[in-house]
Amino acid sequence: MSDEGELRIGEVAKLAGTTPRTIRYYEEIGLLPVPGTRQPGAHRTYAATDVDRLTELLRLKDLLGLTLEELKELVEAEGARAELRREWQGGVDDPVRRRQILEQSLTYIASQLELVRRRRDEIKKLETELTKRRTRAKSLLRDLDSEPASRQR
Amino acid sequence: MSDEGELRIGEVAKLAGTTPRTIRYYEEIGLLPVPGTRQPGAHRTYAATDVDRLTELLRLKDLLGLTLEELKELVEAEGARAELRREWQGGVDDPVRRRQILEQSLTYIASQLELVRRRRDEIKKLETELTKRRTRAKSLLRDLDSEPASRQR
DNA sequence: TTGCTCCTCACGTCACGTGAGGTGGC
DNA sequence: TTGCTCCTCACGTCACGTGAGGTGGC
Repeated sequence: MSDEGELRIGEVAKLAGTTPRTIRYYEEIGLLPVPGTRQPGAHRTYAATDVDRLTELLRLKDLLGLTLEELKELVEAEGARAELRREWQGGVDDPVRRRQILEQSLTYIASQLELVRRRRDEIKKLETELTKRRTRAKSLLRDLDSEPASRQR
Repeated sequence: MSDEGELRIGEVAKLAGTTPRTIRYYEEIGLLPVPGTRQPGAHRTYAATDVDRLTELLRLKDLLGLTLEELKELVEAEGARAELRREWQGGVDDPVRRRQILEQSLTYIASQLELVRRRRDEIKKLETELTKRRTRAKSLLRDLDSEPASRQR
């Protein structure tokens, strides 16, 4: 479903920081759309937007620790959105329709934001704990410096 | 290597938020120590400290997205540290030794902190992008409200 | 024509999940 | 004794990795 077939699978993979095998696998399980119509055995071709999409998917999966099944659900909620965007960019006159599209977007963004913030909080908690441990260790080291021969427990 | 055998594998798993199978697997690949000496076929027994350790491992793996091999490396660097801690709590008189222990700890903590902060930055970047998108969508919605019949592109 | 990347099976691997059949402690 | 959890194989699964053998475009 690429707009223009400019890129090959290896280039897409490199740009998105993954491998051709992963792209084929994602296509196989329906996470990525089948690129255009092609003869069996012929090369897959992609557009720049496909790279963006894949990059985004990998990022969400990696940072949020989602399974491909969860990622698929998230993306299906967005599937509508992607189509709406195209519609949007085609120029939508009806304000009711415009409002629908925007509200869909907001819902999608909100669900992602919730996942991201949950992760952010967990990470921050871990960071805080580590810095505390570091502070403690450093303080003990300073004690050793200032009272080189004494002991305290 | 548990101090006291108070807990069984199922209890440990539940407390750490995982499954017995995972604990056995971690033991199998050498990520967790073999708990005490036991007859083949006998139950594994664990202490409360084992729960803490496992919880910590799962947290690092999950939040940082480490493979078990990477986790093992991180932990081996800490393996020394765990032993040092016991030594420490046993009461170390030699200030040179105390310094060694503390510096080991600091190195270990520093390496973890670096990983955590890298993740934190990626998450924050993602969060920022999402909030920006949300702001844009909200602003477009407001435009629809204030100018219900007009169009701007 | 020579490389290079691509293609499709298909088996391998990592990190477990999930029964199958049996034993052990409140 | 009855449940419950435990045990050890061992095969299944998810998300790819990795050749094996062959075809296609600069």
